[in-house]
Amino acid sequence: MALWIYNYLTREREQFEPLQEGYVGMYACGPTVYDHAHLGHAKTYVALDVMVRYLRHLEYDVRYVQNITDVGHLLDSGEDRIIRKARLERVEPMEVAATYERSYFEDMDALGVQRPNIAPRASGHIPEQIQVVETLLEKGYAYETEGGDVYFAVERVEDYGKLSGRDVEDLEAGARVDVRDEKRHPADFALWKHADPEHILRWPSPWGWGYPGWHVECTAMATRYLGETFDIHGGGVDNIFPHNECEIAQSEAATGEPFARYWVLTGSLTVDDVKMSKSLGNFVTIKDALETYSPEAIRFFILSSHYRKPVDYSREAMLGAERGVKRLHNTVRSLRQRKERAAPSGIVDRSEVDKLAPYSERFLEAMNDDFNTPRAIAALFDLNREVNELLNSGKSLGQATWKAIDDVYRELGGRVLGIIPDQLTDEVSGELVEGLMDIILGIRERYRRNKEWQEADALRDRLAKLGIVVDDRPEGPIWRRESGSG
RNA sequence: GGCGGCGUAGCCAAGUGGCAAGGCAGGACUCUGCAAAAGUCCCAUCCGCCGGUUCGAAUCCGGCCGCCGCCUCCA
Repeated sequence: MALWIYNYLTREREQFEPLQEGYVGMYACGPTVYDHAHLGHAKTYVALDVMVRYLRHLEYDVRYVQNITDVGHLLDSGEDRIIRKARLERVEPMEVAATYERSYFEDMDALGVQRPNIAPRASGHIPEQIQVVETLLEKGYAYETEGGDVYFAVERVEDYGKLSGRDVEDLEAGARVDVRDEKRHPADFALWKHADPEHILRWPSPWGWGYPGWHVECTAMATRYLGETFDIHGGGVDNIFPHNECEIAQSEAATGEPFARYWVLTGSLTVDDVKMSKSLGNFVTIKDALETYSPEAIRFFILSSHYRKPVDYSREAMLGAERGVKRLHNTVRSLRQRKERAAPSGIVDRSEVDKLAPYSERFLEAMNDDFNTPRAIAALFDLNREVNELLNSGKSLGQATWKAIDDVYRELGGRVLGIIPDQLTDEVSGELVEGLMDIILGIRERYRRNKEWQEADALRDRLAKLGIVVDDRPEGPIWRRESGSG
């Protein structure tokens, strides 16, 4: 089974073959850290996270690089986003960047998004960026203006627009042209911007004091950590133009080599069918979402649609996700409890475990088909039904057999999709709670044996008020903590 | 205006030539003191609309309608 990836560069599904056997270099455009991340960011980074996780499942050694933009990302007004925020909050620009970078990683950690191997900051790679600009000037792909700005000359590149399917001539017609600047072509983009002394975020360069343009950082950092040509470049589609296009143009012009080989772009998150974005104000921060929904539900919601498609955020959809993921968790919880209570046998009952193999295969087939997580999740649910039947069948299997089944969940639902934690929340209650619950349920069992239903039910109701749900199973009562709104 | 994409049940969502996956919600039943969990069954003769190609189309072609993204703020 081979992995196939839809490559935006060729607009075709292609069999994935890394540059170097067994090794994958992957880059993703990270956030500009001037505010808290919202669910739109979550969609992109959860989707990319699952790709990385799956590549690792396939035993590729993945180096995942995701930049942190802390300088150079300009507003329409020409003002740097970070600096603007710093001015509004009366703090150092780097304080803004540090604050929101921390916030970003807190959110990603909470969502189970694995950290990139390297998360380089733009401000920490100014010399590398200057080097790229110098190379481009030397090779004649860029020009310096009298004001001390350096621009990339789009017309010098034959295939400019190849990723987004854009034509330089069309751009001229529709471009929002800034009349004041000294660009030779409206689509030319800044590599280096001059900055006056009152500009608080600036560095010396061969062209005087200034700061790098937004796009250069990705070229500088991607090539530095992954090489001139690397395997996969990911990001949100909304950055396909101009950002990704500019990255390709300047990178390939500077190195003379192809840049990223496979481009994977994620569809946007929408609210009422309109893209969630800072500028529209229709965003929900990840922190806010986590107040209401579990991290697994948020991941489930994102992964239940294919990464290239847009996803519409709604309370209804989120509740559906919450319930769906809970269904998987319920089975896993029962499975693990059964494992704990089973006879410690080291022999795996192959006939039982082999029955589940087709579901794993379907899961992997789906993932191999351009990371088709919705289909993978469907396979997981079919597996779930099979496992529930087994749990209900009353068959007494040895510990090793239950463990083998649990391992399937841990690998596919846990390690690959990140929607099944290694420890469910109520599995980490600690000895004290475990002990107290044993006592309480023991008392309740005595009431039940004596058919004192009112007493038994009252106890169950009081526990429910504390968020503890008790299920009376034929093999004895089990309990779980119910959190969130699901 | 240019480029790209989408429209599948009440909701979410796979499927891209052979008689519509999966989840949520809903209904019936089984188990059960009750509840919960779980299981079984039911829940789109139909895939925006209209034509065409084909033995056969949600899937291909043409037209139409509606919606969205990008076109230098955006993951």
